Amino acid sequence: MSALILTRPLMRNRLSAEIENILLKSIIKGQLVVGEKLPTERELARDLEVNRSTVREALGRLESLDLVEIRHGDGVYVKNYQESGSLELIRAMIRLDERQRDDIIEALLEFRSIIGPEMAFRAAKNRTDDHIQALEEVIWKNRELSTLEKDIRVHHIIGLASANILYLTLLNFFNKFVIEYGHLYFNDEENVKRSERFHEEIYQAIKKGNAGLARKIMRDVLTYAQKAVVDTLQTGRDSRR
Amino acid sequence: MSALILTRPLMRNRLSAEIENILLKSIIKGQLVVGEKLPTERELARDLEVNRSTVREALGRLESLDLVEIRHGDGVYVKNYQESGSLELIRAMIRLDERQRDDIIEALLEFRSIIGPEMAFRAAKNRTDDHIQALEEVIWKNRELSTLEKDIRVHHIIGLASANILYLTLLNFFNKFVIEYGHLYFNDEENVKRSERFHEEIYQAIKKGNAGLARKIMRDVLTYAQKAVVDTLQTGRDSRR
DNA sequence: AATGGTCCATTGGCCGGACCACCGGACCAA
DNA sequence: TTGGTCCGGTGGTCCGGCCAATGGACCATT
Repeated sequence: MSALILTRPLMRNRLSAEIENILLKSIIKGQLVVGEKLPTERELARDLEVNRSTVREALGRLESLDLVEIRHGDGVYVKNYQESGSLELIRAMIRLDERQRDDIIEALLEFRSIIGPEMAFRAAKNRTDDHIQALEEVIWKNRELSTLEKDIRVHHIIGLASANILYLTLLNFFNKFVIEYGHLYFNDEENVKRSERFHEEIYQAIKKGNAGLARKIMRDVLTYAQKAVVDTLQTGRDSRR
Repeated sequence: MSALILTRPLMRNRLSAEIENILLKSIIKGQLVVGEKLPTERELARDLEVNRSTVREALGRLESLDLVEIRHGDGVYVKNYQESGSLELIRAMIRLDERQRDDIIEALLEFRSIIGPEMAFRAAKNRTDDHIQALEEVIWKNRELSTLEKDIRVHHIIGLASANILYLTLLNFFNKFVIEYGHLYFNDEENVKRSERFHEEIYQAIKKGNAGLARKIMRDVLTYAQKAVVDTLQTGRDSRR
């Protein structure tokens, strides 16, 4: 095993992604006013010196994010992202403006502290034997998994058990951040142990169907994690990036 | 004023949107196994009898939804939407499979009952005078607005006041459903009055900065609405659609 | 046998140019 | 004032082509 750790596979961006980022940035920064009509696809293609197809692919993705509205025969209009922006937008905002990264992470953690406990509550009430077995597999049978990976899977199973697709989807969203910024928490050995204890405790509570207890356990660990990460951010102890 | 009410402006779909729906449906229904490689863009274009550009636009949007992964020089692979699917996917699921519409709406309402109160709590603590003034504008100064429209705006202002971009974004998501299915609630005159009373009560609580009260008021109205809509769905009293 | 280099068919990314579908505004006629 | 017609501009789709990245086959070296 080498000591070299590659966080990402050195991905080159697509040209259309570049254009998407340029426009996204302009919209979020307010350089493009809400309701304003964008330059036509042909103009954008000419100014950016790319093909119109490439511009179209970028605009299509922006429309998926509900940032613009494309009207056939008319033009492309900027929408108010504060009113219509989707969750994915938040990831893009972090990507494009590092300065507000910490604020968003804090908002995220606080939010998760609200959602998680209720998800655990539901999971304890609705879990099936399959969920219990899946938890056992992850927590004890997969010794090669890192605690971070285990943590993501444990939460995912709880999300599945909650039997509410919204919890599951929200969790997917959280997990994308955990993957990216989880080191802020799991770099500390003490936090790792805290999580492992959490896995066993929540497993027991859910297995027993003790919904109230499951909620409490989840609330405790999430508020703990929230505090831990916020402290890390504020003291700037993070070594990476 | 005519008695004719048009719910939607008779929009024709883009071809690329058709293709997007076809593939989306196949993925959600499990007809395309996770990890499987899709036909190449050229094959899809030939089989669907459209241009490759059109296929590409559809695939690009599916990638935005985190439903597929496009690998340059390799192919397009199906992702596990239960692990990576975004919130927008839920809207698509309703659109494509009416049978689970009621289940999703119920999940949505339950979820909102968890989120809303905490958002109101934060809003009461962080609100500025501008928010108060904006609430007054909406609640009393705009007499031509329907109660549904007022309701959306009131929630939006509360979301802004909460000073947590996640609450705001989640709210945007909820609102898209309120616009589409709000009639399930606001068709009943009694519910309309309930909402108007709610607007005044939450306004007072937030103005005073009484966070606990704001949370309670929000919780009461959301659980009430949840119950009301679920009842409507189960008794099938909905007249439209 | 294992490793690393080279080549090549396949696949997605991008291109330029063309035509079609649709919208909005100008203009005209009833 | 109303409704019809026309027309320039814009997004939607198509065509054919070339570029860039990938993965696998094959071969040479160790």
